[in-house]
Amino acid sequence: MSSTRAEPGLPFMGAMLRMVGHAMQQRLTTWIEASGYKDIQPAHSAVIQPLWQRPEGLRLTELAKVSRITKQSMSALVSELESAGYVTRAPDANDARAMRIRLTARGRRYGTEVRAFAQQTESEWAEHIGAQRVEQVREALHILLTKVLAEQGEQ
Amino acid sequence: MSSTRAEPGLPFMGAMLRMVGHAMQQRLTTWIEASGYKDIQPAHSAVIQPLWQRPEGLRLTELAKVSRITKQSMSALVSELESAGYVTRAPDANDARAMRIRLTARGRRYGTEVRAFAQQTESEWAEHIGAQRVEQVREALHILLTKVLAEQGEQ
DNA sequence: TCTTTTAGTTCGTAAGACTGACCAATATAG
DNA sequence: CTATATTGGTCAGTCTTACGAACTAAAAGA
Repeated sequence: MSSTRAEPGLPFMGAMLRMVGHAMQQRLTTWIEASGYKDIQPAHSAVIQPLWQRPEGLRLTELAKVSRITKQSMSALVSELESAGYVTRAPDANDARAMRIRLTARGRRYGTEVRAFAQQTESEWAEHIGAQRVEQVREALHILLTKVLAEQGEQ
Repeated sequence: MSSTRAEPGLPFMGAMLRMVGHAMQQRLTTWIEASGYKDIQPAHSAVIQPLWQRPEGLRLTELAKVSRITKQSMSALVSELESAGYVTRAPDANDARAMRIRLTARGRRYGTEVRAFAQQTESEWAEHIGAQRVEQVREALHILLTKVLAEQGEQ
């Protein structure tokens, strides 16, 4: 029966997840600056990515839910991207309270580039840990997000 | 040849890493409050964990390096924990510039509890994604941190 | 119709981390 | 053995990302 706890000295997953996430964010910051997107920040991915190939757009609350942040935070991110011309905020035809957020041409262009960067990063990782292991991690994270950590934040 | 890019719609690993890390942090915050550690915050793990079972202590710079934050940030964390009585800062006998950071009895007590919490969390995850996959993820993250993301932040 | 829920906004605040500038002690090169 | 470079830490200021409370307006339900 091997325990779930690894050899002593190996940090817990929680700690490693945070560190890798943090490192990734720095990497993204560097790339964004190098690419000349002066008005974009890593956090804006929480808006850009879910809108990818969704011409009909998403509501603010939907965006907040999939990106797992509060609607207040999402509202701020969207406002920034709106001023900078990456997304539009238009009233929803079916619900006068709601707003539909959509990518502009500029937003799609940025999306294309940042996704290429993300994909390239994953390929690099695959060189080190193997494509198979990348896939395992991806699946594991996805299950954790949808099944295990789903209830968290639901009210 | 299966591509490293998963089915369209599955978020990139970077995004998922950040979300899982974020969810973990919230979970930890909740636990810390429930456990009555009023003067502790999730970020303090970056100090407590590396000091675990190191009676000789570590230097501030070493701590900063293993936790991958700047020495300034680490200095602030240590100061907070010092005031609250979880660690001590003592001049290093071999180097008059350096400080050795050590856990106090209180720090060790907290360490024991938070590690138990972390371990329990991993066990929960193992129930959902399987102990084997937990191990795979742990290994993958460790390799990423030591091999792939190591150069980042060096200097 | 009255009440509750849902969608979003505004305002204020906190956590966590970074950069730049600096001092003091130790190594290293001539 | 001095002059210089490097290393260990601190101080001060700032930025990014996020949260909560309180509120308005529209929609749904009883």
